[in-house]
Amino acid sequence: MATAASNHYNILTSSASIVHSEPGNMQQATAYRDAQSLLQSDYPLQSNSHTLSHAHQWITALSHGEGVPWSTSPLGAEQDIKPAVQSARDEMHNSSNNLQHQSRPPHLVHQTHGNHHDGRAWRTTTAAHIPSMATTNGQSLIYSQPGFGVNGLIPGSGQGMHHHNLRDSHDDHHSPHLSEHGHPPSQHQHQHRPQSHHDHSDEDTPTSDDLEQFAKQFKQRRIKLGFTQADVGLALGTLYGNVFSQTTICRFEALQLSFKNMCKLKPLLNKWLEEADSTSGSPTSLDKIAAQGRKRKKRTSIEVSVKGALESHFLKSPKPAASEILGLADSLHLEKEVVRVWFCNRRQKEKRMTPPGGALPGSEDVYGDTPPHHGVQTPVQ
DNA sequence: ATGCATGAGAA
DNA sequence: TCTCATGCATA
Repeated sequence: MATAASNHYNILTSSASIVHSEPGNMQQATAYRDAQSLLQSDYPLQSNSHTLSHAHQWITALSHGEGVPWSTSPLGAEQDIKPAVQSARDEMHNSSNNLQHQSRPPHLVHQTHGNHHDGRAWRTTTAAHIPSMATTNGQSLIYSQPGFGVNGLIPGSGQGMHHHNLRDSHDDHHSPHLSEHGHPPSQHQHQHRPQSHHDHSDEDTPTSDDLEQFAKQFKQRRIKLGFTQADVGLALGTLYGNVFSQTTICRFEALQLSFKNMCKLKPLLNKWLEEADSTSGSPTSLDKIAAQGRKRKKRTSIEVSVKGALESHFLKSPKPAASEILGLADSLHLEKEVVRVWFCNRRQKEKRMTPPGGALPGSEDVYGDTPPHHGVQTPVQ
């Protein structure tokens, strides 16, 4: 397996003899969304009948979301180097943007050990409703603001001219325009999961269906408008100060983020959408943020066979103890850190809205939390 | 589109 | 140390 330079990362990533031999994973991934219900991804999962409507924990996760650190979010410019100077900006975010209706549920169901059942099946087969706002633009009630420099909106190209960067200066915020409905700011007492709410798309806590639907629609509009996922990410930065990568936008569209995260991003993207199609045609700019300046460890490529081994262990113990990790790392000839991270990522994956495979009924709460998640969902694209 | 990684915050 | 949000790098 050849990892990159071992211990000390910071060195130039150069020399790594990565032998990665990943088969066609690329498609495999895509596949699992479609076929997830059929086959459990590639690993030897215990056969089981996927429990489809099970408890999910997104909400769970959502619950403890009081201290959501978005404020701490990296400002676009410095992805790895987080300065500690975001205070001013943070506040502004919080006050003006994010928190608009992001009050979260007070109760917490805790995701970590304890209860996780919030019996909510995310995504109850939503056949196909891309209702209301669909492609029509009846949705955009744009509150066109004159002085609202829409910066990051320029399809494709991007870089044009930049002018005011209103990351910090956005004077006002706008009135609540939240999509289609008026929206009562907060009406959440402690609803565990916004299940069958009504069809409000956003506001407090959208349902999984809402999110799915929004994501779908979002993607559609985005494409129609000629923006790439990366464009959107940058635009969010110019518009609201929070830059996101192509990765994040992609994951949002594919519902591969945690429920909580989806909820957090939705309002931003929604707003972008409105701006985007309201100002479609106007010039904009992109301040390309030249990130970088950090040495990142070269990505370790884990061989398939090794992955299989890891997966097996994961099924047995999703949360291996340090010693266990060490042993594993040792036997697999990987760095301990790599193994540790692998498990972390694996667990995270388990928590996404669109899980890779079916959950295993039997091994659900192995770790005390982690509910199964399943979600059969419509293929994204 | 996704795998491995980083880092802040919470345990 | 784990979780969680996020992204570089890569397939």
